[in-house]
Amino acid sequence: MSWRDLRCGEPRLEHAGRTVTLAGWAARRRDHGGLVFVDLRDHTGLCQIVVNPERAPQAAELAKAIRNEFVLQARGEVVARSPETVNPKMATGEVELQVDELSILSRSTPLPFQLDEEGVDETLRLRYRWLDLRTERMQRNLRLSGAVVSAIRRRMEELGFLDLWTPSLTRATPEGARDFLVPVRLQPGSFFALPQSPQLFKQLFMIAGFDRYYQIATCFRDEDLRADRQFEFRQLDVEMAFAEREDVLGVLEQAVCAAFEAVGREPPAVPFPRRPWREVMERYGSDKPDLRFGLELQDATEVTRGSAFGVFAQAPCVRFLVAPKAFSRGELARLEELAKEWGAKGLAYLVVDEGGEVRSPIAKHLSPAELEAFRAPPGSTVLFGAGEPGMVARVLGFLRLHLGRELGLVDESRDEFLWVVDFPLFEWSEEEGRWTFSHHPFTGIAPGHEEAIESDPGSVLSLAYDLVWNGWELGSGSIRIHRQDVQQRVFRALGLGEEEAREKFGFLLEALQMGAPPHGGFALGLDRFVALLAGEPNIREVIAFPKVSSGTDPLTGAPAPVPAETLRELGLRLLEEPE
RNA sequence: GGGGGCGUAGUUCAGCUGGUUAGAACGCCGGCCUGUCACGCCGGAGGUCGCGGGUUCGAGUCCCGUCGCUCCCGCCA
Repeated sequence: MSWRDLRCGEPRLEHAGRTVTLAGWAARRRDHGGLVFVDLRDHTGLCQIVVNPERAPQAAELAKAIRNEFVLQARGEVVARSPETVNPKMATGEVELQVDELSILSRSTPLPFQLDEEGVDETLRLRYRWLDLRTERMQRNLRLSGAVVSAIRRRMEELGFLDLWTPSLTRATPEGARDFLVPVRLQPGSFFALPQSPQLFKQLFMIAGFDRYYQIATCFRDEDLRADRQFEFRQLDVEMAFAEREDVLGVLEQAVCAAFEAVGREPPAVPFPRRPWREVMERYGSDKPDLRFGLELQDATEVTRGSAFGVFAQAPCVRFLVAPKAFSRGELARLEELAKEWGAKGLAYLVVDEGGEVRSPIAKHLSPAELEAFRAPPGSTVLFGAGEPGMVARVLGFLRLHLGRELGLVDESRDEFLWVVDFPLFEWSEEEGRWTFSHHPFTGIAPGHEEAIESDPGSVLSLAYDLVWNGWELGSGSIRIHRQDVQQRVFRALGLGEEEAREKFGFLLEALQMGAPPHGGFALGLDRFVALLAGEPNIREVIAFPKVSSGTDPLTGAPAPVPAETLRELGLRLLEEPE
C-alpha cells in the first residue's frame, strides 16, 4: 500500500464514495471534544479530514494528540459535504475525508513561528528554513524557479545548444570582482579560485568546435551582499560560434519568452527594442532605464552657454527634467538632499505652480531664451543637473527613477524589455587614472572602430549589449574578439604589457592563435530574473538556502572556523587568533 | 569602509513628555465542547525590554558604545 493515493489538494466531488489514503501535515486542528477536524496540507493544497468517534473510536483517541505540523496519514471515505457545511474558500471545500484509520507518522515540537504569519523576522525564517519552505509563498517561488530553469533548458536544447560543464575549481582572474579562494592540500601556498563566470572556458569551447554551448552555471563573487546579490548565484551562460550580435539576442529573447510561458504569462513581444547606450544615457540618465514611464532628461547645455547664472555658464553639461508636480519648498529640500547623495553640488529648480506662476531662486538670472527653453506646464517643476556629464546623468537618472516611483508614474501593468547596445569599449577610471574595460577584456570592437583604439580610446564602441527589464539589468554579453592581434592591441591600450597579459590570460591568447572562430555570448542572472518573475523584491525569496547580508548562513552557521590542524595541512596559519 | 532603518513574551506588535507589578493578539499548557473551517468558552504558564556603560531619586523610554538584522553608497570587469 502506498503512503497516499490522492494529494491533499485533489479530492473533489467526483471522488465521493471512494475510500482513499491522504497524507500530509496538520495545518490546523479544530477539536470539538467529540468531532475533530484537521486541515491536512501538502504542496497541492488543503483538505479537511473529519475524525468522528462514532465512526472510528481509535482514530478519535489519537486525534486528540494532533498538533500543528504533525505528519499524518488518514484513510477514509471521500464524502460530499452537506450544503451548509461546504467551504467555498477551499478548493477541496465541497468534500471532506471521513476518517476510518489515522496514523501519526511524525510529531512536531511547537514551532518557532507560525507558518501563516506575515512579517516574521527573516533571520528566524532562514534559521528554520525547512519550515519556512513549507509556506505557500516559498513553495510557489521555488517551484516557479524550477519551472523557469526547466523551460529555459528545453528551449536552449531545441535551439541546438549543448549543456557543457566547466570547473568550479579554477584560476583566479585579476580583473573583476574579488575571488573566493580555495586552498589546496597538495599544493600548499597555492589557491584555486571559484569562478566568477565560466567566461574563458566557454570561449575555449567555441575554439574547440562546440558551436552552441549553454550552462546553468553557478558563479561566485566575494563582494558585499545586497537585495539582488548573493555570494553565489546562477546564470544562464551562453556562447555561440559563427554568430553575430543579432543571433545571440534572438536566442536570449527565446529563453526569456520560454520562461514567461513556463510561468503562465503572456511572453513579451519580440524582438525587444535595441537602443544605443549613448541614447539611453542621454534620455534616461541610466544604462538600465525603466521604460514604463517617460520623464525623460532634456539637454540645455547649448542654451545655457554664457548664461548669467554662473553655475550653468561654467558647467560642461546642463540637463533637466520636468516633473509633473509643483513641489513645495520642503519637498525640494528633500530632493536636493538626494541629489547631493548622488554627487550633485546642489539642485537648481523652477517651480511652475497651478496658476502658471514661476517660483525659483535662479529665475532672475535666466535670459528670456533660457526661460523659454525651460517652459513647463502649470503644476510642474523643472529640475536641473549641471556639471560633469557623468555626474549629471547619474543624478538626474536617479531623480527620474525616484520621482517615477514617488509620483506613481510607473505603469506596473507593463513589461518593458530593452537591449542596450553600442556600449563604449573603454571607460576612464578617475581613481586609477587610466582607461579600463567597460565590459570585459575580450569584448569585440564595433566594425570601423579599431583604428581609434590607440588614438581616441573613449570614442571606440564595442559589441557589448545588456538586457534590461523594467529597469533591472538581467544580464549582459558581447561578441568577443577572436583575433589575437586585436586582443593584444586592446591590452596595450589598457597599459597591459605583453608579459602581463600572457601571465594573466596566456592560455586564451594562445588558443586565439590556433583557429578561433568568430563568437559571442551572453550571461543572464537567473536568480534576479526569477525574483522578478515571482514578484519578489529580494532574491533570497527565490533561493532555497541563501546567506544573510553579513555573508553568513543562519541555518548551518557557515562560515565556521576550522581546527588549527586542518589549517596546517593546507599550509595556512591565521595572522591573528580569533577571540 | 560609509550612511539610513529596526531590535520589547515562542511569533507579530503596543508601551505618550522618563514614574507603581511591562500589555494585546496569535502560539503553547490544562479543562469543557459532535459541524467547525482564523471554531468557541474558561483557566494558566511564559520577559536579561539585543548586550555593556552612563545620566537620573527612578530608564523599555534619554545619552555613549557595541552586537545582530536590513536597505543604500563604495564595490560588483
